[in-house]
Amino acid sequence: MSGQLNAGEATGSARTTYRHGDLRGSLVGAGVEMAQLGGPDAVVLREATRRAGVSPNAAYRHFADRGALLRAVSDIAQGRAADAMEVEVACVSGASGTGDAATDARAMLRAVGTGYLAFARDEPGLFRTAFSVPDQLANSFDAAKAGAAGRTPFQILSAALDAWAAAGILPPERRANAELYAWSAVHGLGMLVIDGPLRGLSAQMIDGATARVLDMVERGL
Amino acid sequence: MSGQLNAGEATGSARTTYRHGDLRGSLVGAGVEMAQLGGPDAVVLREATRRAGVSPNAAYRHFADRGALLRAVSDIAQGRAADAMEVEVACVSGASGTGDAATDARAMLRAVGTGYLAFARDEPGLFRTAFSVPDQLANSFDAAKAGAAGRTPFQILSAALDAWAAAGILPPERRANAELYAWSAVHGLGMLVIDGPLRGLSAQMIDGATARVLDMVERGL
DNA sequence: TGTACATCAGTGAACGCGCGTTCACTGATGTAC
DNA sequence: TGTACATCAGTGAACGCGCGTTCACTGATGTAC
Repeated sequence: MSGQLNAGEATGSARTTYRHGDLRGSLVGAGVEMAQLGGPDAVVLREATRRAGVSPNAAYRHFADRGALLRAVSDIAQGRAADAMEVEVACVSGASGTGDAATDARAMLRAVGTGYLAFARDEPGLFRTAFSVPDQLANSFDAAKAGAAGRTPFQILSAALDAWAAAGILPPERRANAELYAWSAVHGLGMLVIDGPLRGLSAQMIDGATARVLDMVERGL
Repeated sequence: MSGQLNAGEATGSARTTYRHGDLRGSLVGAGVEMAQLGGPDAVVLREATRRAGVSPNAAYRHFADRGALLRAVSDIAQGRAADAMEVEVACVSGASGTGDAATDARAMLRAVGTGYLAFARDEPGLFRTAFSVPDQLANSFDAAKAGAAGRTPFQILSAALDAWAAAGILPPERRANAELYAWSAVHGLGMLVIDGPLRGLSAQMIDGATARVLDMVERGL
């Protein structure tokens, strides 16, 4: 246990051991903090080592380069997004439903979108780090991107759409890739609001826009 | 005329005159070229002066700081977006319509969205420079952001929605702020495709997704 | 028409900064015998 | 149980780079008289 004393330590305090314990974890943790404040560009390798109390080059024992660290941080950020979405989903499914599958399915999809946008607003830096870092759709199922409940954001959205299909409110021929269309709508609003021309919108305007975009998705899918 | 010989010159060739002629224009032009390749972060003030054949600090005669240059470049980028949208709009309105106002209005809105996404795909760097640089909705009407036809992207979208309202296919109570909802959908797809997890999507997948997102908007507005 | 002069667009040099990355190294760990 | 040793996570110093910005300046322009 003695060698693991500093495991998980992400604060700048001095180590007492030569080995760090969990440097990789500390670097990712520091990266997440930086991303929180400034988005993906703020994930600076040297600063991460500084916060971990380690020399700059020590990072290269754990990451091939800065990009590798950023990807790890992005995965964590996606997990946080998943957590935010699960919170909203739990709210509507906690009451074990209305008994009407269609109503429940609609509520769940709204919850997914609401959670996604809540995350964008509460954690704009992490939001951009999660979803503005180039990746591949095929990687959207990586366990590293999952939240505490074990699902990635994409999987949460997929499940909601499966519920739509099961409830018969999404015709089978429209089910394919429906994730992408619903995702586009909420993602666009999020980006415009946190990082684009809709920056200055008041909180209540954003609330209203969120509801209306979800209305549009609900009618249009 | 002799003093204006180098006006508009954006290539790196040496000036022969002491005065530049149109340094502001050259700096913005160089900024646009950089944005084209690397988005807003690639707009580097020093590099712009280098390309204009001028010392670094000369830029401060025309811009308060780097941010001011970036904003000017962003305005131009929005003008380019407007141009791309007008091209598509011209395609559908060129035939002077089908005679059915509703059909025409729908076609126009699709053209607006198609043009927006074509711009995202053809000029991803400019797209991000146009719409990922924090701004205010109120500035979306600035003439500096207009394309050759004199309309800004936001105004083009507004006009299409006005046509919907006039044709009676958009209930008055839904007209308010409808720009934001339609915009969100196409903007989200654009961002996901050029800069996010949908990066690797094939061209035909993107074509399909574009059409389906526009379907969704059309049904859902 | 000619000259003095204010204006201001550009120069040249420097500032402090922080980044990512590579080099040859050292010292703690845990395993094989 | 004790010791030699391979492993490899960290160190220390340095590299080359390019950025935004500020200083005191110089020299071309065009206007007022």
